[in-house]
Amino acid sequence: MNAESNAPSTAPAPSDFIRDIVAQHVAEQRYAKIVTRFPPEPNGYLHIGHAKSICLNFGIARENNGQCNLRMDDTNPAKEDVEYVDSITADVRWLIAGWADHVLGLKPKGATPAKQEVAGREDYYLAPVPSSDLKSETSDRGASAAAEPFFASDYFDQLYAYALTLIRKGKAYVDDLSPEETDAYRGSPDKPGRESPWRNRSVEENLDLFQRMRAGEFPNGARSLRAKIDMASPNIWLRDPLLYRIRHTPHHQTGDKWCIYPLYDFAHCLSDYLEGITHSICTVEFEVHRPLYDWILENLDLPRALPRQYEFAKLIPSYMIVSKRRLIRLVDEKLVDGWDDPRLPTIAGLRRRGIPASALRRFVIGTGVTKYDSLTDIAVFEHAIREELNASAARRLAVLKPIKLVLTNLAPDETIECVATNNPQDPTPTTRPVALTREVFIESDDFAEVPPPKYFRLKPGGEVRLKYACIVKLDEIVKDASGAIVELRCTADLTTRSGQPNSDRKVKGTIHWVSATQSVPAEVRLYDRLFTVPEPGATDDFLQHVNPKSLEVVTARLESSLASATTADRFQFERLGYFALDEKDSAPGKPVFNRIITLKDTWAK
RNA sequence: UGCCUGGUGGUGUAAUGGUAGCACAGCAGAUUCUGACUCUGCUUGUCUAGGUUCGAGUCCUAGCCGGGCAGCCA
Repeated sequence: MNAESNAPSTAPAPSDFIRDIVAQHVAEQRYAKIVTRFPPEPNGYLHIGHAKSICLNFGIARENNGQCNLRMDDTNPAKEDVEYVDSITADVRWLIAGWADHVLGLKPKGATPAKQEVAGREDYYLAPVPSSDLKSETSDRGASAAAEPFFASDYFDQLYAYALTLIRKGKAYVDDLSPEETDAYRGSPDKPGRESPWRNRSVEENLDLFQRMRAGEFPNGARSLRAKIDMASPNIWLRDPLLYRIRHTPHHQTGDKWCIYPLYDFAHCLSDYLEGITHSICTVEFEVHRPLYDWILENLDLPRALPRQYEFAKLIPSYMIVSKRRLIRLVDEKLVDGWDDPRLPTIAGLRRRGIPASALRRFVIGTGVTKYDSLTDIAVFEHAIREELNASAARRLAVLKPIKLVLTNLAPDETIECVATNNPQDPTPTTRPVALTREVFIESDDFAEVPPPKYFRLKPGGEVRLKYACIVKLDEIVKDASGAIVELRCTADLTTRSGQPNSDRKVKGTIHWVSATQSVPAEVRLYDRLFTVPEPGATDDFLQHVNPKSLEVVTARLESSLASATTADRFQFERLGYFALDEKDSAPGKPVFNRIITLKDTWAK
């Protein structure tokens, strides 16, 4: 079933302060096309917070027939790796697949900015191409063969030329101050900084020095290129910010071509410009950088329309850690099974957990876009997952912690074929056969020798319905010498089967079961929240709050039809929760299921 | 105590000078061959103080309380 078709038709089109701005620009016809971008640095895995940014940027592009470029913000080779380029690209494609992949802007493989004439002036421009226009006949996955993400490193030549322009205009200078001295000269938020003694070098000397920086004449940190703005500015980022630093480090995309690298503030605004970005959307910590973003663009006399930056507040879900530094600790200290551990809020982890992309999208879009620092209740996410899966997941019978139940009035080799509904939420539900035999397994939680009040399940002398089968009555509890329960002996009332005269007979409890002989064993991983407190990131000792019971592994018994499950399937194990095959550890004949999420349980209060 | 920015039920979000709405969570009930889903009902909110106005969550003033910013990280 197509997940998109399950979206309630009543869902209003998202609206927020950024979309309002875009809508106004569209009404004014300010831009020929709305172009946004998602610009991660390839130095780690994407997480649920990035998912919000992805959905915002791709969503705006999609709603306005525009485009959203995937761009690696790769200006710091020391921290980056192609491993992350690949994982980020895969994660983005997974998240937007079928929803916004037609607005995904990629570039023809190896493309770099080309000179163009704009408004009678020479300019560089790398026209963004939507992935739908990049399809090659050799690839049925769209652009994958012919195209790749944009990279800030694609623009290093052009960025260098822009830096030269700034120097020629007397707007940038080469500084000989060491990193420590630069820091001391900067002052503090409430005290102005001091001007560097090298601030007023001649254009010729700056040009010479900057070219020699590029040529590799100086060691790391010996010199830097700085914008000449205002050391007394109340905004720290306007106190002659660094534009280039020397780093004799090979780069994952450009190899050893460069030994100077632009910093974020210089590279980002110009990368946006070069791609024709109209709305550059980032998180609020960059708010204080916006004047610098504008300063660089405005001081270069660029001929085309300039991008503008807009900021929104990050998504922080409760019971989760989204700080990259802390995620690294969880992975490095082996508290989890790698970056795609199903308990992690990484996109790779959520995907491996079995969470549909549509549910992730529904959640992050549903939380809205504001500038307010909030903590979003994880229950909202859980609700979105259940809502998607309730509509689409096939129901199956599975017993997580089996206890044997013997139907004494059935013959040992007798099989009664029962009819089970695949999904009662379907307008015209389909069915499948399940086999009822003399020996079955039921959930150990569904039996209590000494039942608590209002216990609807199996108890001594009591009756329950085996779902899709019949009502059974508990006659005898068989124990071994140590007192452990070996089996429960029951009588089946076959007249209560579906289609039989007494099928309408009501009993309070209905429980799930599988045949002992016609079922398959499987490893099932029961995941729970990774942290025990709502805001594990609030304090430094977040590792104290790791939930020791975040993973329980059981050997379950599954109805035999589950033997042919694929990793694309999502199931509801009735009365238990939603499950999917683990894409990494499952093997043919040796299935491993992950619990995506439990069913809502108002009884387990 | 510099600059930027924000404050609406428990949580998140809407209302763009005119009935404070929606979702999640919670509670109560109905229904149920999933203690699910569904349905019904309920509880709970405009940071404070002044001002403008017929009318203020919204505009103005002052205050209070958050968040962000001092990497040659992004």
